[in-house]
Amino acid sequence: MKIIINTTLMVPIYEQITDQIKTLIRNGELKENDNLPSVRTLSKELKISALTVKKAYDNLESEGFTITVHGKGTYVAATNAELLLEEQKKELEADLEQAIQKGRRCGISDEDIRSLFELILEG
Amino acid sequence: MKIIINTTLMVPIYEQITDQIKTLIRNGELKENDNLPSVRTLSKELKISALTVKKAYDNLESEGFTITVHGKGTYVAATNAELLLEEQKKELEADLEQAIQKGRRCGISDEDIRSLFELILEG
Amino acid sequence: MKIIINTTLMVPIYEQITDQIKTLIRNGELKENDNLPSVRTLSKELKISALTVKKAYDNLESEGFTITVHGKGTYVAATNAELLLEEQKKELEADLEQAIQKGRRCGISDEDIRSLFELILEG
Amino acid sequence: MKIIINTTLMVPIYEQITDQIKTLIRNGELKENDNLPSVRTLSKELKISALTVKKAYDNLESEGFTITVHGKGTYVAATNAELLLEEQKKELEADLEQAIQKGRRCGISDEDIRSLFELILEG
DNA sequence: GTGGTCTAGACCACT
DNA sequence: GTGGTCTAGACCACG
Repeated sequence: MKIIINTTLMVPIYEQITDQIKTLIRNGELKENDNLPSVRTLSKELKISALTVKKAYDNLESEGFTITVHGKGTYVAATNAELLLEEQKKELEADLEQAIQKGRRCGISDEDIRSLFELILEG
Repeated sequence: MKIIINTTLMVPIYEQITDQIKTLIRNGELKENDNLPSVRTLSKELKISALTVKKAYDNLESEGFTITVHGKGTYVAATNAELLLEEQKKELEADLEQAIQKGRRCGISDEDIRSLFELILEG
Repeated sequence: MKIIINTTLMVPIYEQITDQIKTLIRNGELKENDNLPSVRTLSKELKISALTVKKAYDNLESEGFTITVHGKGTYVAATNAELLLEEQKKELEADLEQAIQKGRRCGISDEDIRSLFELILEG
Repeated sequence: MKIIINTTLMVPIYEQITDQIKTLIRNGELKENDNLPSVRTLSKELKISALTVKKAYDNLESEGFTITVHGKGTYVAATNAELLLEEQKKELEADLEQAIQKGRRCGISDEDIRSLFELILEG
């Protein structure tokens, strides 16, 4: 399982982990009942604290994406790819909305915002 | 001077202040050597902590938009509206790019990202 | 605010905290918009790690009982005492069910279980 | 010997084993000097780790219910069924008391606690 | 081996 | 001052 951590981002490490695991699940690279790497294993692999990985796993479980069995490990729960996609889209929507509102607060015209957006998307 | 604070946003208050003052400067509503309201005045007006206003003013000064004279007040520095607009656009560009990249990391298609964007912009 | 920690119990400290705060909220001893003690303050008062208090507060927020404002503090959210009572009853139900099932596994008759229960309740 | 494991319960597997063996002893289905199945045999039969069975047997021995002879096996010790029943009742009593106290701490009335209890027992 | 809890302290962002 | 994140390491319970 490939997780990439970018410590320069202002995104918490545990969130980067949950985001990427959610995507792995949605893409079918992690399937129901698959065993996630143990907290310790992943923490060593990523060279981060075990607690940080645990927090990521805790969040995944509380959102229903995984099931943790004490003494055994963490497993991918039954999933609904559709539902997951919708959730991720909502996150994206929130991010985009925040950026747009900020641009407007700065007095940038919607037309300019759209131009920038298209520039980046096509770029 | 009209500043609007929205505490429900996930944008820090001090950033909302600097953004709006930058825009006032760019629009010419605040001109070179204009006197910004004092930290205490603005903090009372906005019903927020004076430290928050001070942080906003500090940032404005460190970015060269204002000049603070000890014991007198804070004044608008000589500015180049064109340059300022460009800078604000760059910030927006960074925000949009980050959102787009996150969406792509989640496996959302460019077409879907664009749809969401248009939905929000038109909405 | 009075929180009592019992480290001899096998109940996690953070759960003892969340349980007691929920009850304070339900009993009206903590009302909407009341400010909970800061993470550090409570941790010093209870002589436990700040992280443990934070975990308790995090859980309270994720269950909707409190609202946390960065840099300001943690506040009691609008509550529904009815709903909260129902939830606590469900917890009690789970505990009782577990005890009963264990008794049955040990071959103790329902009549004996009921006798014991009444003895304790009346006692 | 029939042991039933329920992994969905929140009761540790080793405790389910010890509980049931204690009951078998109390009911006379296991008598003094009877040979318990070997750790490996039982672990295969129940499809669980041998370490888990060993932990159950260790607990039984430390509580005086069995005697383990190195290289030979585990045998039922001399027992007093009456005494055993009393002990199991005491455990149940402790569990029920803890549940009741928790309910009371949450401000649930004794009447409500009793209703819940009866509901589960009859259920 | 696994996860669950807790500690003591660090650094950062926000008010 | 506040909360937010992360670390390095400890001890416990479960398998």
